[in-house]
Amino acid sequence: MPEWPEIACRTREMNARLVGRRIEEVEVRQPKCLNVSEGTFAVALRGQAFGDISCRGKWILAETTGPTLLLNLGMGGEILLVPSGHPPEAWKVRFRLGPETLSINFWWFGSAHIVDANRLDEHPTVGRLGPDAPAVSVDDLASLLRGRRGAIKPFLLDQTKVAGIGNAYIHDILFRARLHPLRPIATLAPPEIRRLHAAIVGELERSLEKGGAFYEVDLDGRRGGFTALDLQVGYREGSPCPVCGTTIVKIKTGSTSSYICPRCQRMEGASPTNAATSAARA
DNA sequence: ATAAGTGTTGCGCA
DNA sequence: CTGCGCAACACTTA
Repeated sequence: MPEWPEIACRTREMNARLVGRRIEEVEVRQPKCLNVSEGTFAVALRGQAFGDISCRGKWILAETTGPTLLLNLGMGGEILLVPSGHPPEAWKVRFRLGPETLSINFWWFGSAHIVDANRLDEHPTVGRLGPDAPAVSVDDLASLLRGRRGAIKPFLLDQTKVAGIGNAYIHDILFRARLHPLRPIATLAPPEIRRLHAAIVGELERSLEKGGAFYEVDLDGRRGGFTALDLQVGYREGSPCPVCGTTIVKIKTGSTSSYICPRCQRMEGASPTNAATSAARA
């Protein structure tokens, strides 16, 4: 689950090591992850050199002297820079850059697309991404939430609303904001939106500083430093809440699961802000 | 060992 | 249009 922190880390690493390097050979083992034919893909990139590399949400955007390469790792995978003589066994797309090879793998559903650099907005996914989560201000977040129906969790996971948050970081983001995942957006009071904003930025930046989540690896195959110990409720079913001691539970929230403290993240009732909101709504 | 569960995204449906 | 649930089918863990 590469989410914003991991993608931002990979982007930084790729920028430091790939810019200016020439793609000598393109190999594709899983053509369905492309948005063009295998031949078109290879011809477009072979002989080109990498330029600036950036990211939008969970997508990596690698400029080249030809088209821009768009990468999405789906539910997990690796982007490795390895000696060309010792390539990993598992890969979906790879680029030989002289003595080293950029070897890309993903479990499922990853993408390696190409698009004209000036036509990024026309890409069906990247062109529709919302603003990067860590760059959203409190006022931006309030605007994005205004008039929305539905619950807060599906909204935060919708990449066309806010880009970069996935189902791993969201547990602790909502816990730190003291919000239940199914809390209706329409009932959120300004202090709760401020808490949510601080939680989003704080959690994503904290992981970025540690090199991203431990279950993903950098270009050299080293794991990130953001570990299970950095999570307060995520994946801690049965453990006590670090704030109130209540047992953390795992609940179904639509098509995803959520780990929550049932006392700190109540739908309504407990906090004065929630009570005030409920009263105002009634 | 067989199977359930999993980080994402796109699509069909109401 | 918008929100929601499922399907895509690799790999780990029970």
